[in-house]
Amino acid sequence: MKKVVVGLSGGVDSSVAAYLLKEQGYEVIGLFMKNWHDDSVTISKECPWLEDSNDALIVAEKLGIPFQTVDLSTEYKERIVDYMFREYEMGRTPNPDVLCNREIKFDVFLKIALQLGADFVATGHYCRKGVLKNEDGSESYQLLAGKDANKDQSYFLCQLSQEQLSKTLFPIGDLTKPEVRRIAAEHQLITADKKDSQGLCFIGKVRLPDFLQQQLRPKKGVIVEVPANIPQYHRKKPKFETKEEELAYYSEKPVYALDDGRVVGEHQGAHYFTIGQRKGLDVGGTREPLFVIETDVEENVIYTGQGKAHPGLYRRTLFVSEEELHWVRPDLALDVDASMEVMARIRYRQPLQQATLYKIDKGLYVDFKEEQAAITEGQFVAWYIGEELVGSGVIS
RNA sequence: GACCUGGUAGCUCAGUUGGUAGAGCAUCUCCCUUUUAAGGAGAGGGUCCUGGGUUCGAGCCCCAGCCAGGUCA
Repeated sequence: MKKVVVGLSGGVDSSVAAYLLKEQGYEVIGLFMKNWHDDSVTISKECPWLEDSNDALIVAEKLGIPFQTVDLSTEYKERIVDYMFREYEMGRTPNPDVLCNREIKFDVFLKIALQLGADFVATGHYCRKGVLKNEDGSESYQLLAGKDANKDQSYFLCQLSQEQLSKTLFPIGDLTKPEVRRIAAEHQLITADKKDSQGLCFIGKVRLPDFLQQQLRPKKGVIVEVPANIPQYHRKKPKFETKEEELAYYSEKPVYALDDGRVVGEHQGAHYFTIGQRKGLDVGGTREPLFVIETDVEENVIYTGQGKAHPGLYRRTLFVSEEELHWVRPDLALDVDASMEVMARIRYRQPLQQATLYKIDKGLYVDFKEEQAAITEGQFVAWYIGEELVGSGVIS
Protein backbone atom coordinates (compact mmCIF):
# COMPACT_ATOMS: atom_id res chain seq x y z
CA MET A 1 0.00 0.00 0.00
CA LYS A 2 1.40 3.40 -0.99
CA LYS A 3 1.84 5.89 1.75
CA VAL A 4 0.85 9.54 1.34
CA VAL A 5 1.38 12.47 3.60
CA VAL A 6 -1.27 15.06 2.99
CA GLY A 7 -0.82 18.64 4.07
CA LEU A 8 -3.92 19.33 6.07
CA SER A 9 -4.36 23.06 6.28
CA GLY A 10 -7.63 23.06 8.12
CA GLY A 11 -9.46 24.06 4.98
CA VAL A 12 -12.02 22.20 2.95
CA ASP A 13 -9.76 21.47 -0.02
CA SER A 14 -7.09 19.55 1.83
CA SER A 15 -9.74 17.83 3.92
CA VAL A 16 -11.36 16.44 0.81
CA ALA A 17 -7.97 15.62 -0.65
CA ALA A 18 -7.25 13.46 2.37
CA TYR A 19 -10.63 11.83 2.16
CA LEU A 20 -10.21 10.99 -1.51
CA LEU A 21 -6.78 9.50 -0.97
CA LYS A 22 -8.15 7.29 1.73
CA GLU A 23 -10.96 6.19 -0.56
CA GLN A 24 -8.43 5.38 -3.22
CA GLY A 25 -6.70 2.99 -0.86
CA TYR A 26 -3.65 4.95 0.16
CA GLU A 27 -2.25 4.86 3.63
CA VAL A 28 -2.80 8.48 4.58
CA ILE A 29 -1.10 10.60 7.20
CA GLY A 30 -2.28 14.13 7.92
CA LEU A 31 0.34 16.73 8.66
CA PHE A 32 -0.39 20.28 9.66
CA MET A 33 2.23 22.91 8.96
CA LYS A 34 2.62 25.73 11.37
CA ASN A 35 4.61 28.35 9.59
CA TRP A 36 3.69 31.58 11.24
CA HIS A 37 2.61 32.52 14.70
CA ASP A 38 3.02 36.22 14.82
CA ASP A 39 -0.56 37.39 14.60
CA SER A 40 0.36 40.99 15.32
CA VAL A 41 0.44 41.78 11.64
CA THR A 42 -2.65 39.95 10.47
CA ILE A 43 -5.98 41.64 10.00
CA SER A 44 -8.23 38.87 11.25
CA LYS A 45 -8.93 39.05 14.94
CA GLU A 46 -8.64 35.44 16.00
CA CYS A 47 -5.46 33.46 16.24
CA PRO A 48 -6.01 31.72 12.91
CA TRP A 49 -3.59 28.83 12.93
CA LEU A 50 -4.89 27.44 16.19
CA GLU A 51 -8.37 27.11 14.83
CA ASP A 52 -7.02 25.73 11.58
CA SER A 53 -4.90 23.09 13.23
CA ASN A 54 -7.82 22.14 15.37
CA ASP A 55 -10.03 21.75 12.32
CA ALA A 56 -7.32 19.70 10.65
CA LEU A 57 -7.17 17.46 13.69
CA ILE A 58 -10.92 16.95 13.73
CA VAL A 59 -10.90 16.07 10.04
CA ALA A 60 -8.06 13.60 10.58
CA GLU A 61 -9.94 11.96 13.42
CA LYS A 62 -13.08 11.79 11.32
CA LEU A 63 -11.16 10.10 8.56
CA GLY A 64 -9.32 7.88 11.00
CA ILE A 65 -5.87 8.87 9.88
CA PRO A 66 -2.83 9.72 11.99
CA PHE A 67 -2.24 13.38 12.50
CA GLN A 68 0.78 15.45 13.41
CA THR A 69 1.82 19.05 13.45
CA VAL A 70 5.16 20.28 12.22
CA ASP A 71 6.56 23.70 12.93
CA LEU A 72 8.31 25.09 9.88
CA SER A 73 8.25 28.69 10.96
CA THR A 74 12.01 29.01 11.04
CA GLU A 75 12.31 27.84 7.47
CA TYR A 76 9.33 29.93 6.45
CA LYS A 77 10.85 33.03 7.89
CA GLU A 78 14.24 32.41 6.31
CA ARG A 79 13.02 31.39 2.90
CA ILE A 80 9.82 33.37 2.45
CA VAL A 81 9.50 36.31 4.78
CA ASP A 82 13.09 37.43 4.44
CA TYR A 83 12.83 37.06 0.70
CA MET A 84 9.80 39.32 0.74
CA PHE A 85 11.61 42.06 2.58
CA ARG A 86 14.63 41.77 0.30
CA GLU A 87 12.51 42.02 -2.81
CA TYR A 88 10.43 44.94 -1.64
CA GLU A 89 13.54 46.73 -0.53
CA MET A 90 14.89 46.43 -4.06
CA GLY A 91 11.69 47.85 -5.45
CA ARG A 92 10.47 44.54 -6.77
CA THR A 93 7.18 42.87 -5.93
CA PRO A 94 7.68 39.29 -4.80
CA ASN A 95 5.21 36.45 -4.90
CA PRO A 96 5.62 34.68 -1.57
CA ASP A 97 3.06 31.99 -2.29
CA VAL A 98 4.88 30.73 -5.34
CA LEU A 99 8.02 30.55 -3.26
CA CYS A 100 6.15 28.96 -0.37
CA ASN A 101 5.21 26.07 -2.61
CA ARG A 102 8.68 25.64 -4.04
CA GLU A 103 10.55 26.09 -0.77
CA ILE A 104 8.23 24.96 1.98
CA LYS A 105 5.39 22.68 0.93
CA PHE A 106 7.25 20.88 -1.79
CA ASP A 107 10.69 21.03 -0.25
CA VAL A 108 10.94 21.15 3.53
CA PHE A 109 7.58 19.55 4.00
CA LEU A 110 8.11 17.03 1.25
CA LYS A 111 11.40 15.93 2.80
CA ILE A 112 9.74 15.46 6.17
CA ALA A 113 7.09 13.35 4.50
CA LEU A 114 9.71 11.21 2.83
CA GLN A 115 11.45 10.75 6.15
CA LEU A 116 8.19 9.47 7.52
CA GLY A 117 8.35 6.83 4.84
CA ALA A 118 5.87 8.40 2.47
CA ASP A 119 5.82 7.70 -1.22
CA PHE A 120 4.02 10.94 -1.99
CA VAL A 121 2.87 14.19 -0.56
CA ALA A 122 -0.53 15.53 -1.45
CA THR A 123 -2.12 18.94 -1.16
CA GLY A 124 -5.49 20.49 -1.78
CA HIS A 125 -4.38 22.48 -4.79
CA TYR A 126 -6.68 22.88 -7.76
CA CYS A 127 -4.37 21.45 -10.37
CA ARG A 128 -3.57 18.10 -11.87
CA LYS A 129 -0.55 16.00 -12.54
CA GLY A 130 -0.05 14.22 -15.82
CA VAL A 131 2.42 11.45 -16.45
CA LEU A 132 4.07 10.92 -19.83
CA LYS A 133 5.96 7.75 -20.67
CA ASN A 134 9.17 8.51 -22.47
CA GLU A 135 10.71 6.21 -25.04
CA ASP A 136 13.56 5.31 -22.72
CA GLY A 137 11.09 4.12 -20.13
CA SER A 138 11.43 7.13 -17.87
CA GLU A 139 8.53 9.36 -17.00
CA SER A 140 7.86 13.06 -17.44
CA TYR A 141 5.44 14.77 -15.16
CA GLN A 142 3.06 17.43 -16.29
CA LEU A 143 1.65 20.24 -14.21
CA LEU A 144 -1.87 20.70 -15.55
CA ALA A 145 -4.44 23.34 -14.80
CA GLY A 146 -7.19 22.39 -12.39
CA LYS A 147 -10.44 21.35 -13.94
CA ASP A 148 -12.23 24.19 -12.16
CA ALA A 149 -11.10 27.08 -14.34
CA ASN A 150 -12.25 29.51 -11.72
CA LYS A 151 -10.03 28.02 -9.02
CA ASP A 152 -7.07 26.82 -11.05
CA GLN A 153 -3.98 27.17 -8.88
CA SER A 154 -1.35 25.85 -11.24
CA TYR A 155 0.16 29.32 -11.36
CA PHE A 156 1.20 29.06 -7.72
CA LEU A 157 3.04 25.83 -8.51
CA CYS A 158 4.87 27.21 -11.51
CA GLN A 159 8.27 26.78 -9.86
CA LEU A 160 7.99 23.07 -9.15
CA SER A 161 10.54 20.69 -10.59
CA GLN A 162 10.18 17.23 -12.10
CA GLU A 163 11.69 15.82 -8.93
CA GLN A 164 9.07 17.54 -6.80
CA LEU A 165 6.22 16.62 -9.11
CA SER A 166 7.28 13.01 -9.13
CA LYS A 167 6.51 12.80 -5.42
CA THR A 168 3.29 14.77 -5.52
CA LEU A 169 -0.42 14.06 -5.81
CA PHE A 170 -3.22 16.56 -6.37
CA PRO A 171 -6.35 14.64 -5.45
CA ILE A 172 -8.89 17.39 -6.05
CA GLY A 173 -7.61 18.68 -9.37
CA ASP A 174 -10.37 16.99 -11.28
CA LEU A 175 -13.05 18.53 -9.14
CA THR A 176 -14.70 21.91 -8.99
CA LYS A 177 -14.96 23.85 -5.80
CA PRO A 178 -18.68 23.17 -5.42
CA GLU A 179 -18.02 19.47 -5.87
CA VAL A 180 -15.33 19.57 -3.22
CA ARG A 181 -17.68 21.28 -0.81
CA ARG A 182 -20.38 18.78 -1.59
CA ILE A 183 -18.09 15.84 -0.86
CA ALA A 184 -17.01 17.47 2.37
CA ALA A 185 -20.61 17.98 3.37
CA GLU A 186 -21.62 14.43 2.45
CA HIS A 187 -18.94 13.06 4.71
CA GLN A 188 -19.55 15.53 7.46
CA LEU A 189 -16.15 17.08 7.42
CA ILE A 190 -16.40 20.15 9.58
CA THR A 191 -14.53 22.23 7.05
CA ALA A 192 -17.28 21.81 4.47
CA ASP A 193 -18.60 25.32 4.81
CA LYS A 194 -15.45 27.01 5.92
CA LYS A 195 -14.67 30.17 4.08
CA ASP A 196 -11.83 30.01 1.58
CA SER A 197 -8.56 31.26 2.92
CA GLN A 198 -7.14 34.41 1.48
CA GLY A 199 -4.10 36.54 1.78
CA LEU A 200 -0.60 35.22 2.20
CA CYS A 201 -0.69 31.52 2.76
CA PHE A 202 0.07 30.78 6.41
CA ILE A 203 0.20 34.41 7.35
CA GLY A 204 -3.26 35.42 6.27
CA LYS A 205 -4.66 38.74 5.36
CA VAL A 206 -2.23 41.54 6.02
CA ARG A 207 -1.93 45.16 5.14
CA LEU A 208 1.25 45.06 3.17
CA PRO A 209 2.62 48.46 4.15
CA ASP A 210 2.04 47.64 7.83
CA PHE A 211 3.67 44.26 7.40
CA LEU A 212 6.64 45.69 5.57
CA GLN A 213 7.17 48.37 8.17
CA GLN A 214 8.52 45.68 10.47
CA GLN A 215 11.67 45.79 8.40
CA LEU A 216 11.46 48.63 5.91
CA ARG A 217 11.53 52.06 7.46
CA PRO A 218 9.16 54.73 6.18
CA LYS A 219 10.88 57.33 4.07
CA LYS A 220 9.05 60.35 2.73
CA GLY A 221 9.26 60.99 -0.98
CA VAL A 222 7.28 62.56 -3.78
CA ILE A 223 4.60 61.25 -6.08
CA VAL A 224 4.90 62.48 -9.66
CA GLU A 225 2.14 62.44 -12.24
CA VAL A 226 3.51 61.79 -15.69
CA PRO A 227 1.44 63.05 -18.63
CA ALA A 228 0.43 60.58 -21.31
CA ASN A 229 2.29 62.40 -24.05
CA ILE A 230 5.91 62.59 -22.91
CA PRO A 231 8.55 61.79 -25.55
CA GLN A 232 9.42 58.45 -23.97
CA TYR A 233 6.09 57.17 -25.25
CA HIS A 234 6.72 58.30 -28.80
CA ARG A 235 10.08 56.81 -29.52
CA LYS A 236 10.92 56.41 -33.13
CA LYS A 237 11.00 52.78 -33.96
CA PRO A 238 14.51 51.91 -35.09
CA LYS A 239 15.30 49.46 -37.83
CA PHE A 240 15.84 46.09 -36.28
CA GLU A 241 18.63 43.92 -37.61
CA THR A 242 17.62 40.93 -35.54
CA LYS A 243 14.65 39.64 -33.67
CA GLU A 244 16.65 39.94 -30.48
CA GLU A 245 17.15 43.65 -31.06
CA GLU A 246 13.47 44.12 -31.62
CA LEU A 247 12.54 42.25 -28.46
CA ALA A 248 15.11 44.14 -26.44
CA TYR A 249 13.53 47.33 -27.71
CA TYR A 250 10.00 46.32 -26.79
CA SER A 251 10.98 44.99 -23.39
CA GLU A 252 12.69 48.20 -22.44
CA LYS A 253 10.75 50.31 -20.04
CA PRO A 254 10.76 54.08 -20.08
CA VAL A 255 13.19 55.87 -17.81
CA TYR A 256 11.51 58.61 -15.83
CA ALA A 257 12.91 61.72 -14.24
CA LEU A 258 11.31 64.21 -11.89
CA ASP A 259 10.80 66.80 -14.61
CA ASP A 260 8.85 64.39 -16.78
CA GLY A 261 5.84 65.32 -14.71
CA ARG A 262 4.44 67.24 -11.83
CA VAL A 263 4.68 66.55 -8.13
CA VAL A 264 1.16 65.76 -6.98
CA GLY A 265 1.74 64.33 -3.53
CA GLU A 266 3.92 62.69 -0.97
CA HIS A 267 4.39 59.04 0.02
CA GLN A 268 5.92 57.20 2.97
CA GLY A 269 8.28 55.01 1.00
CA ALA A 270 8.46 53.95 -2.63
CA HIS A 271 9.24 50.38 -1.58
CA TYR A 272 5.70 49.98 -0.22
CA PHE A 273 4.19 50.40 -3.68
CA THR A 274 3.90 48.27 -6.74
CA ILE A 275 3.31 48.91 -10.41
CA GLY A 276 -0.32 49.07 -11.41
CA GLN A 277 -1.40 50.03 -7.92
CA ARG A 278 -4.23 52.50 -7.61
CA LYS A 279 -5.20 52.57 -3.95
CA GLY A 280 -3.15 54.08 -1.20
CA LEU A 281 -1.59 56.96 -3.06
CA ASP A 282 -3.88 59.39 -1.29
CA VAL A 283 -3.78 61.80 -4.20
CA GLY A 284 -7.07 63.18 -5.42
CA GLY A 285 -8.18 65.97 -7.66
CA THR A 286 -7.74 64.10 -10.90
CA ARG A 287 -10.37 63.35 -13.46
CA GLU A 288 -9.38 59.70 -13.56
CA PRO A 289 -7.59 57.60 -10.95
CA LEU A 290 -3.83 57.59 -10.78
CA PHE A 291 -1.99 54.31 -11.23
CA VAL A 292 1.59 53.64 -10.26
CA ILE A 293 3.62 53.25 -13.46
CA GLU A 294 7.05 53.05 -11.85
CA THR A 295 8.71 53.09 -8.46
CA ASP A 296 12.24 54.38 -8.09
CA VAL A 297 13.55 53.15 -4.75
CA GLU A 298 16.94 54.75 -5.30
CA GLU A 299 15.53 58.25 -5.59
CA ASN A 300 12.45 57.26 -3.58
CA VAL A 301 10.06 58.58 -6.22
CA ILE A 302 6.74 57.13 -7.31
CA TYR A 303 5.71 57.85 -10.87
CA THR A 304 2.02 57.68 -11.70
CA GLY A 305 -0.15 58.04 -14.76
CA GLN A 306 -3.75 59.07 -14.99
CA GLY A 307 -6.32 56.58 -16.17
CA LYS A 308 -6.37 52.89 -16.93
CA ALA A 309 -5.25 53.59 -20.48
CA HIS A 310 -2.10 55.52 -19.61
CA PRO A 311 0.73 54.38 -21.92
CA GLY A 312 3.13 54.01 -19.00
CA LEU A 313 1.08 51.08 -17.78
CA TYR A 314 1.54 48.93 -20.87
CA ARG A 315 4.32 46.93 -22.40
CA ARG A 316 4.28 44.07 -24.84
CA THR A 317 7.51 42.26 -23.99
CA LEU A 318 9.22 41.17 -20.82
CA PHE A 319 12.48 39.46 -20.04
CA VAL A 320 13.40 36.62 -17.72
CA SER A 321 17.08 36.23 -16.91
CA GLU A 322 18.72 32.86 -17.28
CA GLU A 323 19.16 32.41 -13.51
CA GLU A 324 15.49 33.04 -12.91
CA LEU A 325 14.21 30.88 -15.72
CA HIS A 326 12.55 27.62 -14.81
CA TRP A 327 11.17 24.83 -16.92
CA VAL A 328 8.72 22.52 -15.23
CA ARG A 329 9.34 20.44 -18.33
CA PRO A 330 13.09 20.64 -18.97
CA ASP A 331 12.63 18.43 -22.01
CA LEU A 332 10.72 21.29 -23.61
CA ALA A 333 13.30 23.95 -22.76
CA LEU A 334 14.20 26.14 -25.69
CA ASP A 335 17.64 26.27 -27.22
CA VAL A 336 19.22 29.63 -27.91
CA ASP A 337 17.50 31.37 -30.83
CA ALA A 338 14.54 29.01 -30.68
CA SER A 339 11.00 30.23 -30.10
CA MET A 340 7.70 28.81 -29.01
CA GLU A 341 4.07 29.89 -29.13
CA VAL A 342 2.46 29.70 -25.72
CA MET A 343 -0.31 31.04 -23.56
CA ALA A 344 0.98 32.99 -20.60
CA ARG A 345 -0.06 34.91 -17.55
CA ILE A 346 1.76 37.37 -15.35
CA ARG A 347 -0.42 37.05 -12.29
CA TYR A 348 -2.75 34.60 -10.64
CA ARG A 349 -6.16 34.29 -12.29
CA GLN A 350 -5.22 36.46 -15.22
CA PRO A 351 -6.84 35.05 -18.37
CA LEU A 352 -4.16 33.36 -20.43
CA GLN A 353 -2.62 35.59 -23.06
CA GLN A 354 -1.10 34.68 -26.40
CA ALA A 355 2.65 35.08 -26.35
CA THR A 356 5.79 33.95 -28.08
CA LEU A 357 8.88 32.86 -26.19
CA TYR A 358 12.31 33.66 -27.62
CA LYS A 359 15.38 32.15 -26.06
CA ILE A 360 18.68 33.99 -26.04
CA ASP A 361 21.82 33.05 -24.17
CA LYS A 362 21.19 35.47 -21.30
CA GLY A 363 17.58 34.47 -20.76
CA LEU A 364 14.18 34.43 -22.32
CA TYR A 365 11.90 37.02 -23.86
CA VAL A 366 8.15 36.69 -23.50
CA ASP A 367 6.57 38.66 -26.29
CA PHE A 368 2.83 39.12 -25.84
CA LYS A 369 0.49 39.53 -28.73
CA GLU A 370 -1.41 42.19 -26.83
CA GLU A 371 0.29 44.74 -24.63
CA GLN A 372 0.06 43.80 -20.98
CA ALA A 373 -0.91 46.08 -18.14
CA ALA A 374 1.37 46.49 -15.16
CA ILE A 375 4.18 44.09 -15.93
CA THR A 376 5.85 44.03 -12.54
CA GLU A 377 9.40 43.05 -11.69
CA GLY A 378 9.63 40.25 -9.17
CA GLN A 379 6.34 38.70 -10.14
CA PHE A 380 6.24 35.41 -11.98
CA VAL A 381 5.34 34.87 -15.58
CA ALA A 382 4.11 31.36 -16.29
CA TRP A 383 3.54 29.88 -19.69
CA TYR A 384 1.29 27.09 -20.80
CA ILE A 385 0.84 24.81 -23.75
CA GLY A 386 -2.80 23.92 -23.72
CA GLU A 387 -3.64 23.13 -20.14
CA GLU A 388 -0.09 22.31 -19.19
CA LEU A 389 2.12 24.76 -17.37
CA VAL A 390 5.52 24.13 -18.86
CA GLY A 391 7.67 26.89 -17.45
CA SER A 392 7.96 30.10 -15.55
CA GLY A 393 10.34 32.80 -14.50
CA VAL A 394 10.77 35.96 -12.54
CA ILE A 395 10.05 39.13 -14.47
CA SER A 396 13.17 41.28 -14.49
C1' G B 1 -2.42 101.67 -7.10
C1' A B 2 -6.73 100.61 -10.39
C1' C B 3 -9.36 96.89 -12.73
C1' C B 4 -10.71 91.70 -13.78
C1' U B 5 -11.58 86.68 -12.30
C1' G B 6 -12.06 83.33 -8.55
C1' G B 7 -12.59 81.67 -3.15
C1' U B 8 -18.42 75.38 -2.58
C1' A B 9 -16.67 68.17 0.55
C1' G B 10 -9.35 65.93 1.69
C1' C B 11 -8.26 67.45 -3.89
C1' U B 12 -10.13 69.36 -8.86
C1' C B 13 -14.46 71.54 -9.98
C1' A B 14 -20.20 71.90 -11.31
C1' G B 15 -24.24 74.42 -9.22
C1' U B 16 -29.79 76.34 -14.13
C1' U B 17 -34.25 82.58 -13.65
C1' G B 18 -32.52 83.22 -5.34
C1' G B 19 -35.89 77.92 -2.15
C1' U B 20 -30.21 75.41 3.25
C1' A B 21 -25.85 71.67 -2.27
C1' G B 22 -23.64 67.71 -6.53
C1' A B 23 -19.67 65.03 -9.75
C1' G B 24 -14.93 62.89 -10.52
C1' C B 25 -10.73 61.73 -7.79
C1' A B 26 -9.21 60.58 -2.70
C1' U B 27 -10.62 58.03 1.99
C1' C B 28 -13.27 54.00 4.58
C1' U B 29 -16.16 49.35 4.47
C1' C B 30 -17.81 45.08 1.99
C1' C B 31 -17.45 41.52 -2.26
C1' C B 32 -14.01 39.02 -5.38
C1' U B 33 -9.05 36.66 -4.76
C1' U B 34 -4.21 31.37 -1.06
C1' U B 35 0.97 36.89 -4.02
C1' U B 36 1.14 42.12 -5.21
C1' A B 37 -2.47 44.37 -7.80
C1' A B 38 -6.68 45.21 -10.59
C1' G B 39 -12.03 44.89 -10.70
C1' G B 40 -17.30 45.27 -8.48
C1' A B 41 -20.70 47.35 -4.72
C1' G B 42 -21.65 50.68 -0.86
C1' A B 43 -20.69 54.47 2.89
C1' G B 44 -18.90 58.66 5.40
C1' G B 45 -17.58 63.63 4.57
C1' G B 46 -19.51 70.53 3.39
C1' U B 47 -20.06 77.45 9.43
C1' C B 48 -20.87 77.06 0.29
C1' C B 49 -13.82 82.77 2.68
C1' U B 50 -15.51 86.45 6.65
C1' G B 51 -18.90 90.35 8.32
C1' G B 52 -23.05 93.08 7.22
C1' G B 53 -27.53 94.03 4.04
C1' U B 54 -31.95 92.99 0.64
C1' U B 55 -35.69 89.02 0.82
C1' C B 56 -40.73 84.91 3.64
C1' G B 57 -36.10 82.56 2.02
C1' A B 58 -29.13 83.57 -0.59
C1' G B 59 -23.78 79.34 -2.52
C1' C B 60 -26.40 82.25 -5.94
C1' C B 61 -28.37 89.67 -5.46
C1' C B 62 -25.93 94.33 -2.89
C1' C B 63 -21.86 96.54 0.30
C1' A B 64 -17.27 96.07 2.98
C1' G B 65 -13.11 93.24 4.19
C1' C B 66 -9.56 89.13 3.76
C1' C B 67 -7.03 85.62 0.48
C1' A B 68 -5.38 83.65 -4.43
C1' G B 69 -4.39 84.24 -9.58
C1' G B 70 -4.28 87.58 -13.62
C1' U B 71 -4.51 92.35 -16.49
C1' C B 72 -3.29 97.56 -16.97
C1' A B 73 -0.37 102.13 -16.10
